Amino acid sequence: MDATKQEPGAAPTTPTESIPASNFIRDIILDDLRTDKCQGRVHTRFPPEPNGYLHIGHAKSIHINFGLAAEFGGKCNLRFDDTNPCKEETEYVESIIEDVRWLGGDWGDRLFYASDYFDQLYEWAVQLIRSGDAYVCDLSAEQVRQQRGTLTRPGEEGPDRNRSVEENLDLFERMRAGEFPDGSRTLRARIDMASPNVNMRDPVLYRILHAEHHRTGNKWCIYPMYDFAHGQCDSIERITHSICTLEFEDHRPLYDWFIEKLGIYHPQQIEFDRLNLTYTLLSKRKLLTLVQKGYVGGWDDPRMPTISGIRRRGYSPEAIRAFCRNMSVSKTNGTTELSALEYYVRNDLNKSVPRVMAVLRPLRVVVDNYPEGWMEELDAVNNPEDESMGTRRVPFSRVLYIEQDDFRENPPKQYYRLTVGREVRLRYGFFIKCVGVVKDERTGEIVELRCTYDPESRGGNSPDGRKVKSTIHWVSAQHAIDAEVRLYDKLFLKENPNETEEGQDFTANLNPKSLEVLTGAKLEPSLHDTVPGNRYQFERLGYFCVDRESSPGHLVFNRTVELRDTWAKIEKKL
RNA sequence: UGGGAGGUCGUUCAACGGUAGGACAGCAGACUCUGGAUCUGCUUAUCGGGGUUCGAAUCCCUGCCUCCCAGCCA
Repeated sequence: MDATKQEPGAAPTTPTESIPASNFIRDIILDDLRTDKCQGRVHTRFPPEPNGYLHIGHAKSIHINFGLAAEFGGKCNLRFDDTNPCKEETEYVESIIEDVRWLGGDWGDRLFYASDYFDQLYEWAVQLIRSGDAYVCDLSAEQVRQQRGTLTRPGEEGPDRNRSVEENLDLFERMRAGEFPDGSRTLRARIDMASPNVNMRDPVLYRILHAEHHRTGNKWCIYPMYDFAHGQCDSIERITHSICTLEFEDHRPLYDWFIEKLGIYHPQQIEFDRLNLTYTLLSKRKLLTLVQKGYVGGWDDPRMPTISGIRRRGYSPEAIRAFCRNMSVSKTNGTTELSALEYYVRNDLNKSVPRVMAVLRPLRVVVDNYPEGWMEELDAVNNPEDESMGTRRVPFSRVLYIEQDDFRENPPKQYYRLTVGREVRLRYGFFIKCVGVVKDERTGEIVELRCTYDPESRGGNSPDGRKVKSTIHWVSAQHAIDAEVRLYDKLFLKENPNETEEGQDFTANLNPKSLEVLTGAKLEPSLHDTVPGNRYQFERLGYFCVDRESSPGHLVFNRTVELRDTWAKIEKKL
């Protein structure tokens, strides 16, 4: 599916991505440029691990890395940090490539993998052994943990720490040759077991893993740890600014130690705060759980905060970029309100997407004084925000559908939609007045409204200047097309989904009503040939997009986000 | 109780020794053929305590609070 494809009638989105927001990373780069620290170069990278799908939090990182490079005429690489063959898959590589591209990331021909550098990394490990800065350790994982000490107690030096260079070289070579089982030995850096920074207590550099790697196959049975790979990969790629999240702050001394011991190019690491959103989980592990346990339909379920999920939900890349740009970046650990994200989608879609009339929960209306068998076409504006999007014709006839919610038999005072005896406007149509209600004799349920229309009000205004209290949307029953509409709500009921009672996990906070499927929606006929990915505003309801499961015989729409609903607010207070 | 990083409106980001400002949210109003959009106005903040200074959110000291780190994960 190509989510960006729009039918000819739908205008392309026009991003107004103006002034880049100032932030501390940008300031650092500006400063480095001014002092000529990097010979005028700005070279960043986006380094995902292909062990899951990208989410909105990654969009922030993508925006920072690709955005800064673009702004300063630099480059940004896409590099997969694929140092753990047990968790990584090509499915994830492919989805990540698609998502970064969709968000506008341009890596040119610089698509790299940490695994591209395995030979070099191995050589560097040997170099550290030779200089006495690394050793093969025979301790088990459990023993290493014991010996590492705690946050408040220093670690102890292990028995293999002072092995000869020759023995280390021999052992490491045999590790590589596959002579030892998984977990039996590791290569460790020889730094300081008493360091207050736990990361410096002789961290593991290589572990034995007889596992097939998605790219290198069975070439290796030892794999570098992320910490031994990441900084050097950045160095190899001559990255000027290695931008990463806060939790790597106290790994920086380790990376610097490697760079210095190896005597190689030194990128500058800068840490920023990762994105947190209310009512949203942004942890790959937990998102995986939602997928694997079937709480959602998959990684691209429109309720998921994944890039593929929100794309399918109908978000535009422009909206996501605007969100990232305006939320800026800092080192403060906080949680952004979901409403901020929603604001930027509405803001973008309002200007870029055509309007259309759709009735989600139809209520039949018969216009008594409209001649039977008649039909006429009325002009409707495609987007009042953008005249260039033109107009279309919508058919009107004697039997219509309106929204059930747009009629009340016993309305509250502030309700000014249709009610018996009241006149309202049908958008781009006529004034109609409700003159009667038809109910199901058994259930008492309202099944039909009898109305009259004012032929003089064609197009939506009465020549006598008469005013109506409201305008409602409608479709002609005879011309309407059926559709399935999926209404999405927050996936979690709590602002912080991780806040649970004793003994429960985040799944206890799942919103049982996060998805409501409406099968009887009625759409205006102009939607007949729409295709997956197209976005619309259903007038007065919200933004919707055609789902990838939609077909010409069975249209399926996803609700991206509701319109701001002042009435809902009023009603809540009643 | 080791180390690292942070604390500015409800939320988020500015202010870089000189009038604490924007955005989101909220409230009130105007306008409107979407109770949409748009426009106006309003409310609300420098973690506490000491200093330095003509002047401190900003510099110093001190206390408090929050987050991250003890994977052969990244």
